[in-house]
Amino acid sequence: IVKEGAVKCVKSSADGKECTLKVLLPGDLFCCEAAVFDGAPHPGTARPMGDVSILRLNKKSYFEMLRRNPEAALEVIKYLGKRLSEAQENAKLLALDRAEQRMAALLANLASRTGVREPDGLHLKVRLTRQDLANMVGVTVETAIRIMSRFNRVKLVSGTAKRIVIRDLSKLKQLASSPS
Amino acid sequence: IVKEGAVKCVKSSADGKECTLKVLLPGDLFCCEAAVFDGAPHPGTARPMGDVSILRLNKKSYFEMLRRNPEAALEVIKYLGKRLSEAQENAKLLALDRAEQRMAALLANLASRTGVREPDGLHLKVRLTRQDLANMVGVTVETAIRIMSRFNRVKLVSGTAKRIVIRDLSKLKQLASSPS
DNA sequence: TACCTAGCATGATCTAAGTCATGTTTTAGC
DNA sequence: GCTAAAACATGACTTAGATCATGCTAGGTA
Repeated sequence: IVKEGAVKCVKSSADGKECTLKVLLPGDLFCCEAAVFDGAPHPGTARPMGDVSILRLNKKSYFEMLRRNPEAALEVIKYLGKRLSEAQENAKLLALDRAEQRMAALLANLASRTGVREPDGLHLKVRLTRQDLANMVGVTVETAIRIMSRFNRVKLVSGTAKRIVIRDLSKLKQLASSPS
Repeated sequence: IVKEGAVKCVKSSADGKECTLKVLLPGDLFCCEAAVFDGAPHPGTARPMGDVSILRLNKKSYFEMLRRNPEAALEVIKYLGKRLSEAQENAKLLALDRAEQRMAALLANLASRTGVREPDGLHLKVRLTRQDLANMVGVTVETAIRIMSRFNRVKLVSGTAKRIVIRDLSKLKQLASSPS
C-alpha cells in the first residue's frame, strides 16, 4: 500500500521502450495482483517517483488477513474491479483515440487525482517530465512535447515537470471526448 | 459466469468505432467489476458470440456469498488480479508494439485458450471475422486483412472466420515478442 | 559566476497504418 | 441451386506520429 508519495507501474518491451501503466498515489494498493503469480516474476516494475513511503504486508499474512476478514476482501474486490475497468478504459483509449485526445484525458485524470486548486489553475503535485507523459499516453517524447506546446499555446495547460498547471480542465475534458 | 459459448467485452468511442477488450470463455467471470458501479451504467457492453449460456447471480447474493465464503472471495481476488494484469499487458502491447506483433500475440493467445489440436494445426473454436480480429488489436479491418494475408502467405495461419487454423504457433509467439 | 546536464523545443524527413475505392469470394436464406 | 449480403482481398493515396538532427533553457553544483 502506498502511504506517501507516488509510484509508477512500468512495463517495458524487448527493445528497451517502456510504458507507464499507472501512477499509484497514497492509498493505492500496490501490485495486489502480484500475489497471484505464485513465485513467478512479476511482469512489470514499480518505480518510485521521488520520496515514497509504503506499507508492506507479506503474501502469507495478506491472504491470512483476507480470509479472516471478509469485509476487507470485499473492499479489495471492489478496488480491483475499479482498477480493472480503469485499465480497460486505458486500453480503449490507446486503441481508438489519437495522441492528443489521450494526452487530454491523462491530464484531466491527473488533475482530478492530484490537482490542487490555486489562483492560476490546478497544480499537479507530482513531478512529471514530458518523457513521463509520453510513456503514459504511449507516444514518443517529441510528440508529447509537441502536444504540450499546442496545449500551452491555447492556454489549456502550462508549466513543465515540477510545476504543471491545468488552466482549463473543462475544455481539456471536452477535447478528450470529442470525436475531433 | 459464462457457462457455454463465448462473450466479447466491447467498448466504443464517441465516433462509432469500437474495440474488443476481451473474449470471455466458459468459466470466466462476467463483469465481476460491474458490481462496483453502484447503480451507474456499466462502461462497456458484453456481446454474445453465437449461442451462449450463462449463470447469473444478482449483486446482493453475490456479495452475500463472498462475505460468507472467504475462500471464494480469495478466488475472485486472484481471478481479478489475473484479469488486471492481462489488461495491463494488453495496454502495453497497444502502446509499444506494432500491429503485426499485436496480431501475432492475439492469435497465440487465442490458440492457447481455445485451440483444438488437429492434423493441420490448432483450430480456433470461436468464429472470428477479420473485423473481430481488427477490433481486438486496435486496427482497421483492412490492416487486419493485410496482416492475415501475410501470415497466410508464410504459412503461419490459414482460414477465415469460421475456421481459423494456427499452423505455426511457436513462430507466431516468436514474432509477437521480437523487437523486429 | 560559470559550467554542465537534464529537460524542453522545433524543424525535416520517413513510414506504418488509415482511408477510400473497387472487385472477388463465402456464407446464409429462400 | 440461386441470390443477396456479409466477409475477404488488394491497390492508390493520405496522414499521424516516429525518427533523426540540432539547438535552447533552466536548475543544480563546483
